Amino acid sequence: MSKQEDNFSSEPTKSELEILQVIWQNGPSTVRFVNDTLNEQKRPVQYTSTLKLMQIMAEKKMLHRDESSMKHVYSAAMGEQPTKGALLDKFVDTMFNGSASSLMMQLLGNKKTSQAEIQEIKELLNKLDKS
Amino acid sequence: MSKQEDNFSSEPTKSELEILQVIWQNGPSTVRFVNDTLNEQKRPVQYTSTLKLMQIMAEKKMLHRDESSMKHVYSAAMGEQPTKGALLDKFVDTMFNGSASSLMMQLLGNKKTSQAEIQEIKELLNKLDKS
DNA sequence: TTGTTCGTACGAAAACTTTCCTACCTTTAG
DNA sequence: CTAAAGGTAGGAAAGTTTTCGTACGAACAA
Repeated sequence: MSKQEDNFSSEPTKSELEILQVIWQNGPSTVRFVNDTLNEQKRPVQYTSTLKLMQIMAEKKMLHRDESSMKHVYSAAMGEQPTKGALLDKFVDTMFNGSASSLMMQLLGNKKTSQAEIQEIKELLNKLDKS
Repeated sequence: MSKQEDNFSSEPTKSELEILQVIWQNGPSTVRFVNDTLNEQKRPVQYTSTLKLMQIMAEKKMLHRDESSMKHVYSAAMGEQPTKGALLDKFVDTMFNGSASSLMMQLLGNKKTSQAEIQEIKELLNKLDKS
């Protein structure tokens, strides 16, 4: 008995996130550009699918839309850092009971985390020490 | 034209993950126990909803089911560490372009990550050094 | 002018996930 | 024996997210 008809930000879905990433990376973009990028970098998507999604995102205020030209230009209404931060938070909460160090353990025990990455992380922490 | 009828593991959904967590934490469990735990620790859920979901998960081979007793006992077919690891991997890939250190940065810049957590992480890294 | 290309709008369908209703069986208290 | 309590099974409904078909206007080349 209650749909999600909210006007303002809940959380981006998987596909919405894909679109946000493109716009975060490349700045304000047309649907055509976003769609092309998705097809190159991610997976085949129909133009009208991307269009529809971006229209929905505009309704939800996730994106701003500049309609002054015929080719509408969409820009991100949500900052990249805050959004990713919030998603990371939620991820840590649900998956690692809110413990950042648990996440780290998992990350470090991970084959895919290279030595170089680990080194970089150490340096990060050292810099933090000095400030 | 193609449903998700796979027999074997795709990825756990949100709700499936909740159930897995309960079983990982408490070992093989009945539906009743899982449902009670969810209601205590998470949110109100109807018994038959939990039942249905666990049946589906058994079909998908995410859970094993022991039907020897009338009260079926379900156990996890997926290990906790590997599963969380895989999910973390995917998360890092899609959100931070595969860079674990980017994720760290985000994590450290986060209000919710306490000093104590940061300290713990440093110790973790130190231990790694010695091995 | 005319047809082709490229754009938006919008509704409906499809896919996926979650919830609930109903039926029916077994166990147990009285 | 009988009623109540507690199980499973399954299908249908509801909620969400994603995809697609169709219509139609604007730009542009021939």
